[in-house]
Amino acid sequence: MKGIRRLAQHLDISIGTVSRALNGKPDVNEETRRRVLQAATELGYVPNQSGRSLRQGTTNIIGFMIQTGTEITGQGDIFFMSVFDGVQAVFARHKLDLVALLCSSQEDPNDYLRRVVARGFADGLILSATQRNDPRIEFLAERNIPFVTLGRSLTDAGQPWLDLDFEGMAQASIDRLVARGHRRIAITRPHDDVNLGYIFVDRCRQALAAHGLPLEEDLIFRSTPNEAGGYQIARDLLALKEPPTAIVLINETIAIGFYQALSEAGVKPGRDIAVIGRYSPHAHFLSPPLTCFRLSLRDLGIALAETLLSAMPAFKDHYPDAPANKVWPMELVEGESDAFLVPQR
Amino acid sequence: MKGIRRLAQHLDISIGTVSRALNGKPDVNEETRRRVLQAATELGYVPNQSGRSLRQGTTNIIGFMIQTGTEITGQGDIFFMSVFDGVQAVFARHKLDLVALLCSSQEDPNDYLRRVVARGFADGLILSATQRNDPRIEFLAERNIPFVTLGRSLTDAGQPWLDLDFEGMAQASIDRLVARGHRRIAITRPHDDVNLGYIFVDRCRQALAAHGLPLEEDLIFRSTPNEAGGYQIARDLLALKEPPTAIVLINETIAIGFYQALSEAGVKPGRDIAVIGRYSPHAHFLSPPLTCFRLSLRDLGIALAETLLSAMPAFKDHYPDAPANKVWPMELVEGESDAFLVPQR
DNA sequence: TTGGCAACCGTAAACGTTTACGGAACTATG
DNA sequence: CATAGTTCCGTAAACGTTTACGGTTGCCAA
Repeated sequence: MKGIRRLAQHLDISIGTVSRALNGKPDVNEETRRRVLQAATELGYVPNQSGRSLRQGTTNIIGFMIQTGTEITGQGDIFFMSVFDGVQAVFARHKLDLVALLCSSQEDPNDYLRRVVARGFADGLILSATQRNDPRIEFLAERNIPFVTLGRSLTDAGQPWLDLDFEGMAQASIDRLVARGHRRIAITRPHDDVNLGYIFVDRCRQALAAHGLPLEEDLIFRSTPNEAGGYQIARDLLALKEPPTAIVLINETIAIGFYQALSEAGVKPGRDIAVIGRYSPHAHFLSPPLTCFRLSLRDLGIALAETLLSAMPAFKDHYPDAPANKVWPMELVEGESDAFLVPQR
Repeated sequence: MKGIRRLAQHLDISIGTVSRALNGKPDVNEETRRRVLQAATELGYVPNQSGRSLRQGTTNIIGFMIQTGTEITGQGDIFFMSVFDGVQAVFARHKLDLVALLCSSQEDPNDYLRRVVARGFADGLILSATQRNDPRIEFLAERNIPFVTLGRSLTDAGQPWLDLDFEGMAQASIDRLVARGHRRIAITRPHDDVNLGYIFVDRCRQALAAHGLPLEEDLIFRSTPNEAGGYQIARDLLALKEPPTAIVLINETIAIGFYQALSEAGVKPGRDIAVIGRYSPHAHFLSPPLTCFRLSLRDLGIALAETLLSAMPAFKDHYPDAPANKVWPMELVEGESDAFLVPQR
């Protein structure tokens, strides 16, 4: 005898009553409820996931889809770990469990998602690495699966999304650098077609134009979002006939490789070139400290969770004013890497 | 009409036959099997996870338990992403899905594990952040849940485990440094009681003793396994009356902070002090390049998967000679950070 | 006493699969 | 032709829950 039956037999009571007692339903004497709860913890009873979700069509699981094999995602060391922690802080209140759905680098993300969804694995989904055009969005929207994406997409099905404020970063960086006399400003973008690259580049171009400056094509550097990518950017940059006097790095970890290649060439950030990047735990431990844009990843996770829940009928009442879409602000942390002032002629 | 019934009705066939056809069972005409398979892909049918696993008591899911909120584990995203990718390469062959079971930093890992297991969530488990004494191991062993741990433990229930070769790293590092004339050698260990700290320290002590050298207590530095921890270590080390001439860093990311604190004090690795550490993607982009111990995380993941499967009755035949326990070797990557030779007196 | 109501509980159906079992149609063998 | 064997398929039970429904008990008022 297993499961709820065992518990019922042990208490000499029907399984229906046991279930009602455990799930906080009415129609059960408070005294028996107490006995059931106690026996449950004593015997270590936990409702079987399959049975429960088969019956009520809900799993109490939220999936956070990420792709393994880091060459692709390029997020910094602890990016997801921090976001997860924030998400869970919210989910814990509703007895929801967060699992990371790991899409292998060998499998197409769309196929993977179809499989997971069709199997009825999760009640809701959080998507990361949102593509500029992302079929996953249409797919989920069609089937009415609650989800939220981390990152905007051109694919618009009215879905909720959160994204980092790359426009704000672009605008502030350009304004700051121009104010310090820079005229030739380089920027970087991811090597693949992830949407943030387009957003960032476009806004940089606008911001420059507002100052009457062009965004020169050979000053837009594509790279893999890792240390090696940053190294390569610096090498390419230094090889130009007329190198830029400033650069804005869009990814977190590329700063390490970028610094190293500069250092090998005797070029010092903050003295010979201005560098602005993204915060990650090592940003302060570069020399000179990196001027960078930071955000609280944990808070971002909290917001993701709240936005998702507000899109789920069962929970929306708890989060009446969670925004369906939000551009998450980043804060400028002043380092010394952008101290370089261009001498005015 | 949904699920398998819909498919059966569409083909004018019984659900039993459909199920048999899909699952590759005998007793089904090859022609009808073909029709079923085709209709399944056409209608996008995927068996419901709950129904299936309720019936056959198996989920085809393997859980990789990790703790979120990295202050504790110190392993970054890239670490797990790479390991995951290796694990999945193996699992894909058996139609097993890997999900990451995310234990919030707010919840006790043992409680979390009990919940997950009791719910019948996964067919097998991979545990990381193994503790020196780890109740999770007893728990899983008692219930006969197949699992493997990444990291040894004093808790021995005959469970399979894989671990990095910290003994080999300790031995090789000490021998190498002693051969270069070092007599005062510092080492680091994690701030918490994770088992690898004990293993590493013990072997360093042995290796030093073999050379007739003591391991001085004030040369063992505890730190959080991140950049800030490495920074603090360097500060403390430089503040000693008689600083060591060499150090072995046990964690990956602490090298960045360590380098920075040295640099601020005008001390250069490889010239003024010998440094040996662990490989991570930035190791080559430090200056000078870090001499470090490296391993293939993807291969480690593959081995983890194979060892786990060899502990599962349903799959053990495929992996007759997967080792139940293995100390995974690390390879020394020569940088320049340990080039410092102690002048002989 | 009778009726009604409230409080509590048991029964059984349902969720979507898999699979043991038996039966029908054919084929081969004697 | 009778029998046995093979191939294929349908039926129904089972997995562990939740929950609609109805039934029993006790109490109170009429």
